[in-house]
Amino acid sequence: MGVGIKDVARAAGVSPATVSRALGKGPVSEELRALVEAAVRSTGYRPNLAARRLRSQDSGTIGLVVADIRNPFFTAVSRVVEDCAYRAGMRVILCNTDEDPEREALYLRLMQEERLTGMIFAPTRATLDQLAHRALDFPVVLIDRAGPGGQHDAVVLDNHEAVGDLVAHLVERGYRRIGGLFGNASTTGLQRRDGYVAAMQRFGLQPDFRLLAPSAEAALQLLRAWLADPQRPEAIVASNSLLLMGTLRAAREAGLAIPQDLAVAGFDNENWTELVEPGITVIEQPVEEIGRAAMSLLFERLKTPTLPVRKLVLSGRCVARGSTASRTS
Amino acid sequence: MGVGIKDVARAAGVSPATVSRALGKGPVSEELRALVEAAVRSTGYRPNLAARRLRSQDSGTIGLVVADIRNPFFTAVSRVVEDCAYRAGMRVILCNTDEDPEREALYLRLMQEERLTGMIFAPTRATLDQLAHRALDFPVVLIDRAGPGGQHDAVVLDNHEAVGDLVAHLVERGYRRIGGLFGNASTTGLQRRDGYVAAMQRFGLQPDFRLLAPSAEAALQLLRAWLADPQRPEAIVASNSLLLMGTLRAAREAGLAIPQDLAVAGFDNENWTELVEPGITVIEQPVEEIGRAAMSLLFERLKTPTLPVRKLVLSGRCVARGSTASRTS
DNA sequence: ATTGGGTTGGAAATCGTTTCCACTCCCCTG
DNA sequence: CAGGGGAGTGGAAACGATTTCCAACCCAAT
Repeated sequence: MGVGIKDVARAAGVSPATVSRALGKGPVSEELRALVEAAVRSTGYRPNLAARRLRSQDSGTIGLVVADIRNPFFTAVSRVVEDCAYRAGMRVILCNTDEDPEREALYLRLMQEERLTGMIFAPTRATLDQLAHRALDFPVVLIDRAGPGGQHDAVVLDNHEAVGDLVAHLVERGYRRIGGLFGNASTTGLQRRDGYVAAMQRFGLQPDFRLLAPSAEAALQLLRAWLADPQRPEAIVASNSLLLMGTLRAAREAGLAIPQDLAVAGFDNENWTELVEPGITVIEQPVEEIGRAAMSLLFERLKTPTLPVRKLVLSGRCVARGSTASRTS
Repeated sequence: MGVGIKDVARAAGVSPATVSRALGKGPVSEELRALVEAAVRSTGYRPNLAARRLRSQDSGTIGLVVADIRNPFFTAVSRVVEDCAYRAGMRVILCNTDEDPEREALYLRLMQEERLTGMIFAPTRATLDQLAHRALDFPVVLIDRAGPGGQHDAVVLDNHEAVGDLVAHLVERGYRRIGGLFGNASTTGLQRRDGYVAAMQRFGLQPDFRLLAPSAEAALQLLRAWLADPQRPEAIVASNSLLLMGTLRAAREAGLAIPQDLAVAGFDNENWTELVEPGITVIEQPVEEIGRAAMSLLFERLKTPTLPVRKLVLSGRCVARGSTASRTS
């Protein structure tokens, strides 16, 4: 029922091999190429990608495995990755792991079966640690999360610097008791925690932070107690947008005015951080550049597999808004 | 280099056919099945999906083609779709069309080459109109956008009712000059416009709306002029979240207090609509149900291709917040 | 006129599975 | 006891393209 390359060949009066070459980049005379193209149009032929992949041993597919596509950071990255991929004539398969190592393992197996051309991956800590032992037969580029060293190319934010900027910004504006909220599932949360501690110590201040599950609900719960404390922080730094939302809810619930009663700063320059009154001070990640860079690293490694491992560390941009206005009291 | 089914067969001392049956659901004795499984583990065999798809004539892949994954409505739907798909052992390919009919045509071709099992599609008006003429060889379920009649299953919001609820809500609270902002790229925008006009007339009020490109920037531009008009609306209904954001920016820019100077209501109950002060009144779409229903329709049609065309119309839920508080003056 | 290099087109092998078909057992029934 | 039927197994074809190999051809140079 399906029209195959043989039907096109018959219609054009040539051999299947010639059709293949005419459609691909093989050497074919100009007139034959035209003939074939006409035959393709008249028959309505569409190549069968499964067959092509099987024979050519190239899936032309890249895997994108992230925690949750609903996290705006990953949403934005995925968009860039897909654009790059389609422009290069490749397809993308997306997987959501929900920070669950078991699902990561499952999808890693699946990706092997797909015979991926390459993969872009934001792993949990657990999987990151054992990624070295696992033999994948395609190149992997890590995004957002990567340990020191490591065997794979990676594109990450300079978390140490970024959180340092945030702390410095707050100190400059007169805040001293600065609390931290960090996600415990990824290396990113831990790196930001480390950067926070280092920055606080640099300023001679006492670090005071909590590690917790990266969800707005968890942040809300935790802050209910924390903000009730008479020694509550004057400012909160939240390590991702979910924790940031939880923080705002908690502040509102406790009747605390921002920034008079509680200053707030976070990560990811989403639209709403500007729409809220007052606007929220955040570190903006260069999401588009992260996506593009990841694809570039991947393509370069595909072209030259022997390249040394590269780790790209990009800087965030501190967007100052009303939530961290100078302390008046 | 790659370990194939023949290697497993040799290791287990059986024929490739038996291995295939042992891994699939063919009839195999229990002992042989165990033998094969041991051989699979010892050889580290992973089936080649390309070969499997070619032979079995089933790609096990569903295509998800939407305007832009960064639109939170589509983000949420995609997450549900992927979960359903993976649970059913299928893969998902995602495409962003940016509301561009040419890209839609391109991806439709691509999807044909993939020999998709099925597709979930949010088309532009242009493509929707000519979708009937185009012969796809896989079932399609439309989401978010669908015309009257139509040849494909669909899951849509009851736009007429939803926008009617919004208008009624505003009228109840004393607003009379209610303006509308509707996207011009999709049938959804037009349906909401129609519902708006009908509702206004039902209340004996004069409709006053604008059709525009669905972007925050476009809304901001347009509202700059509109809000400067002495006859400016007392309330604005925005047909999607981008237009809603543009509206809020414009109101702030013009120094209009919400809701005293301008009431605002929109679509899609995103997190930030609650975080903003005052909260924004919106229609919440049952995104998860939409995704699940789309997949159900698709699976049922795959099982029974002769089913009559079904169109599921789901109701939204009006979430009232401060942006439409009762008019006092 | 013959040789040789460079194109061009066709036949056939190949990719890794699944599936069809034939065959063997073995049990059950008439 | 013979024959029918079902389950389990192996061999080989088939899926639809790409790619390799080789024959045929053209043209120029010896």
